[in-house]
Order: sequence, then structure tokens, then C-alpha cells
Amino acid sequence: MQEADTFHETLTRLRGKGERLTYPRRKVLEVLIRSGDHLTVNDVQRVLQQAGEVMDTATIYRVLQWLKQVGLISQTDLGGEAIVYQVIDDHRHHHLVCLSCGSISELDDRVLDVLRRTLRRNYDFEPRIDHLAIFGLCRECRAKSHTTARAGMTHE
Amino acid sequence: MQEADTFHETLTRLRGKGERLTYPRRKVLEVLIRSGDHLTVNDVQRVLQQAGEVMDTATIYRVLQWLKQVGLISQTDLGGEAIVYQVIDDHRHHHLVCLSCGSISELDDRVLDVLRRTLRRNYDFEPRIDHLAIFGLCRECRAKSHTTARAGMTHE
DNA sequence: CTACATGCAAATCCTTTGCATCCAC
DNA sequence: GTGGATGCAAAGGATTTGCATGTAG
Repeated sequence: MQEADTFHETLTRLRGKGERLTYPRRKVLEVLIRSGDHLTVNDVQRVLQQAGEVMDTATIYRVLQWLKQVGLISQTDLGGEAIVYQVIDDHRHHHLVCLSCGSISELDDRVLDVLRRTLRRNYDFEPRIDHLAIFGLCRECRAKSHTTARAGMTHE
Repeated sequence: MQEADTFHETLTRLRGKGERLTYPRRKVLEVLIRSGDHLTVNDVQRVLQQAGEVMDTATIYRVLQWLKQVGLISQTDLGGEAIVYQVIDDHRHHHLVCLSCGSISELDDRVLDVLRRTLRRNYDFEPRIDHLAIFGLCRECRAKSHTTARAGMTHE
């Protein structure tokens, strides 16, 4: 696996940039890379705890802000409890969130390329769509809604 | 103007559906329709106050939840202080939010039609993109960033 | 009349901040 | 050694909830 490589390369690159590599920073980054998934501050804290690491919430927030600033992670509001963070990797993807059942599925990034081009060309806007959440009805709930007319449209 | 008509038609339709039309519900809906803009809970409360109406925050939240449930308004997180609400009208539009200066410009809804079709066809997902916020760099900040290398990438 | 909405206050929960201490460089 | 990061505690701000009361249907 190249996971470890990615991690160390990243650390080296950051050091080169003159960034301070503290213990919390390395740990949080490691958690995010290993998971590869979108995590809330709480998730990160829980994972660390399970590994025997106790880390203050405020520290995690600050580390995440830093990671975002140096461009390693993206921040998104999936409409859930809290904001989620995830590493910006090559396999960039987005999410389809079902308004009815809450299920979340992945959306390939390339689907957005058309939109990006339009925004650049027609709006003079340089989009940074690192992590998008699109709400709607998933296949199953879509089927249900045909019969049940209108059901739980509550969520988000 | 058909504003008033829209308002009364809506009330009639809701009554027909068996929804309870209380004073707060009518007032909040009126504010949103008259504004036509995206408002936070605080905005709604302020507008009401300026009209001499005192309304509890909790009530406004509950009314907004209800309005969302009956499909009259949409809810979006523009990355600001709080969530914004707005009536779902025919002139549906979205927002381009600049990560650097925070400026917000409009995006015509039709730009998203291609994406909608793709989602329906390839993902079996029925999107409800009522109000989308896309982050990135506006024309001006885009120009600046060419010279200044990297500036305030902080926001959201 | 009765179910449901409102008002009030208190609670929750996510996120930020002040400040003394600590540590990476 | 020193500026910046951390830990702790406390504040801040948006949103929710419990409960008694009011009111639309």
C-alpha cells in the first residue's frame, strides 16, 4: 500500500514549506488519511481515543483548520449533525444524500466537469468544488414516493 | 403585482391540505415571499420586529421547519453564520460564493440541468437541487490570486 | 372540545477563544 | 530561546426541547 508513503511524503513536503509538525497534527492527518472517508471532529476524536490518544476538541478543530489552509483536506456540510472533513485525494468524489432515508452514495468527480467549464466560461468564476453534497431521492425512496405520494421530506 | 395573489393562493391551498394556518405561520411566510431573498432565522425575526411583530425564535424555527415540510421553502447553508431559507419560486437560482472576499453572485438554475439529467440517468437519483451554493474564486479575486500566489483561502 | 401550535426558558450541541504552559525549530 | 501550538475551561451562537397555555378547526 502506498498509504504510508503518502503520509510521509506529505510530512516532508509540509516541513519544506516551513510548517510546524506537531504531534497532534501528525496524528489527525494520519487518521484522515487512513480513513479516507469524511469524518466529523467527533469522529476524529473517537478514532484517536480508540487508539489510546486523548486529544482536546479545540486542538482538533485548530488542526483541521490548519490542514484545510495548507490544502490537504476539504470541509463540507452534508446537512448532518456537524461538518465533515476529508483528505483531498486523487479519487475525488462527492455525495448524493437521500432526503428521505438519509442514505449517502458516492458521485464521481468527473460528472462535475461540465459544470466547472460552464462556470469558468460563462461566469468568470473559478470553482473549488472539492466536496459537494447533492440532496434528492435515492432509487429506493424514489420508488416508494410514487406509491406513498409524499412521505418524510423532513431531513435537511 | 401578483405577490399578494401568490400569498393568498398559497394559504388557500394549505388550508385545503388540512394544514393549520396560524398567525405566526402566515406572518413568516409573508416575510419570505415579500423578500424573495434568502433569509436567516434572525433576518426573519428582525423584519418582523421592524413591523412591530414580536415573535419567539423557537416559533420561527418551528414555522420554518413546517414551511420546508410542506414544500414552500428551501433551506441552504451558504457557509455563513446561519442557515438561510427562501421561497421556492419560478425564478429559481443558486449562488456562487467567493472563498476569498465572500461576495455572492447568482447562478441561473438552467446551468444545472445537464447535471440533473446525468444524475437521473446514471445514478438513478432524483435530485432536488433547490438552492445550491458553489464555492470558488470570483473574477476579481481570481485575478488577484495570480499575483499574490495564495491569499485568504480560509473561509469555509 | 381537542389536537396541535405557541411562548418562555432552559438545555444541547457545535465551534471558537483567552490564557498559561509547552514544544518544534 | 522564542514564536507558535496545545490543553483547559469557559464563552458564544445556532438550534432544539419540555411544558404550561392558547387557539384553529
